[in-house]
Amino acid sequence: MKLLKKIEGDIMEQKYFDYKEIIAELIYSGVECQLDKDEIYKLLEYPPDENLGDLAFPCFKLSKVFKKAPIAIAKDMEGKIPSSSYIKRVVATGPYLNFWFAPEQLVENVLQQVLSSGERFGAQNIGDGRNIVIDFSAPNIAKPFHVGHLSSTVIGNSLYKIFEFLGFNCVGINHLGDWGTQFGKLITAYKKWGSRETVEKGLIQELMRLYVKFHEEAEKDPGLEDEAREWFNKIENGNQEALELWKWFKEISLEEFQRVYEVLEINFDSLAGESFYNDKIEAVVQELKAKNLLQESEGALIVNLDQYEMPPCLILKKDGSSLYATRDIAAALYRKKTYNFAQCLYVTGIAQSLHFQQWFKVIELMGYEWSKELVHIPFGWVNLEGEKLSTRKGKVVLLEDLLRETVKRTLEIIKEKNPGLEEKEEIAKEVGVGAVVFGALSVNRIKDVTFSWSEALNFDGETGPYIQYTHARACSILRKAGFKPDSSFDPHQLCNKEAIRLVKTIYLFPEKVVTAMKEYEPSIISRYLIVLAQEFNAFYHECQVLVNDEALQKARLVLVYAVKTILATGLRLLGIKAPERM
RNA sequence: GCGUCUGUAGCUCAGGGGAUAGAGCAACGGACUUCUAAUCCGUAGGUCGUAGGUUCGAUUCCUACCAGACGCGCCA
Repeated sequence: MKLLKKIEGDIMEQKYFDYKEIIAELIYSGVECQLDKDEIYKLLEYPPDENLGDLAFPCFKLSKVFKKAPIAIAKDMEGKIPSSSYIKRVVATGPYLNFWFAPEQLVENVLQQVLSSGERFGAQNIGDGRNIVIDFSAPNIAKPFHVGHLSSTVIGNSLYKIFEFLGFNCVGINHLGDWGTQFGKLITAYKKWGSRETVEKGLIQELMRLYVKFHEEAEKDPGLEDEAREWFNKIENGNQEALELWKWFKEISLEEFQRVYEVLEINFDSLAGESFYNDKIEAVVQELKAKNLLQESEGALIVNLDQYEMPPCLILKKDGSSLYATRDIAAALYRKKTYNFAQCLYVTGIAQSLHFQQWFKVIELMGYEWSKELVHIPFGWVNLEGEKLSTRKGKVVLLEDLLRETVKRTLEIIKEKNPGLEEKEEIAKEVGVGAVVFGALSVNRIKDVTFSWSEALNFDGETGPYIQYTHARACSILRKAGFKPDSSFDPHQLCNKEAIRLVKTIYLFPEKVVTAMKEYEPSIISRYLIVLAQEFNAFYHECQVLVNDEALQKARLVLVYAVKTILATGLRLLGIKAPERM
């Protein structure tokens, strides 16, 4: 919470041109209303209809102060607002006091800022170099990388870029699921139904086959589960055969994951997975013991959380081996020590909410104030057209297959629509992959999604390719005009409806980036980009940019440049490429 | 049983105490000799799950209920 307060404070000092700030000042200085500037600032809202004005001050709250009807108050205030070069007019409409921005000022200020900041437009130093650890992706070794892993991977990657853009120093950690009973299961299955040759040949597909086979057989013979636990126990105790198999399976998986990360162009600062904390478990158990937090229960060691209305947090199984909460606690202690994070984010499925609540509480009970800096960033489930994904049953869509299909489809479209395009394969990759990533980031994290091939391969409407296409069109205009960013242009040339609307939307970008950070919600940016692209396309159809009128063309080019720049920045924050042609 | 999340147009989703609830897809009708038609314009489509409550005002907040998804000791 400390961090959030700090962030709030910084936002008030943002360097971006801020109409709310200006209007709050005008109201504050013109009307004696017992509200301070900050309170006025927070009441200001964007009207639902552009014909009503650009910013509105609702007067309901003042009716208690003045003991008058809000409509009368608005009317009263109308004449008391000092004039300003930024504001064209102030009109009371019902209980609202509506403000119109002076268009030339707006255009001039906003576009000059984009011209001078370029792709840094929207960037701020809110973080002041503080560290943010982001734990994301974290696929399980020996299981295929499927569409269910997409959310964590792309949400985490986008948050990384958003926080970085706002001045934080990010540490991306791929907390690989490279430890735990599933390795016992895999070794059991390997010993019974696999061989060195079949694994060498089939790689992850073979590991997956063995994993599925294990669960089929375990249905009939529950004794297999015990065998699997035994093997995992051997791994934890350093049995050589078990460790070698573990290492081998891990290498096979990592190679597979790396291929996907390369396609997505995602990098991590650390690959310290669960196994990395193996030698740090004992110290955690000792510390919990020393702090009197451990209890024995049914042979296992737990932290009782009854008084917090939560089930107990399991620390050690009755056979003495660790559980994922144990490893998460060890990892958090290590990360605090190593990175001294301002926040540590965990991007995982909503199903794990209770788990995080539990061990966050354990950290708090250990006396660490920074438990407040641990944040679970949950997201909803991915279903498979009516069915649930299940690695155990082999019911999955591999991410690699999905990406290959969308790239293939993109290439077909390019060949059909733009046969002369150079480097078709490279661009098809950027667009096809972008479609998948945008699809995953365009709705609220928390929603469950149903994966559907027809939707994944549809590139019309609110999609990644739509944004990229809009960007490519803007680039095309700038290229044809030989445009170079240059701050001399006449804002009066941009006073038509489509242009003004675009400038207002551009003006909102820095605010949207901050909201996306505060809510840990990349979809704020994807939704914004859709609106920006829609408005640009309307402008594109309505207003010819390359015209004989030099002043008009120059001004419109600046606007096109600004849109193009923000589309590119926004896509970058989502982890999506912005090709200049497609 | 207890708990969490979700419920808005046929479908997928925005919005989130305040002015007439918005997009996209699908459907239908238009716009390519013109800066890339992966585009644009138009038509149609809604008791914001139900019932109460708080409020000057609720689709938004609270409570209960209904529906779906998920979670609740040795998996992660």
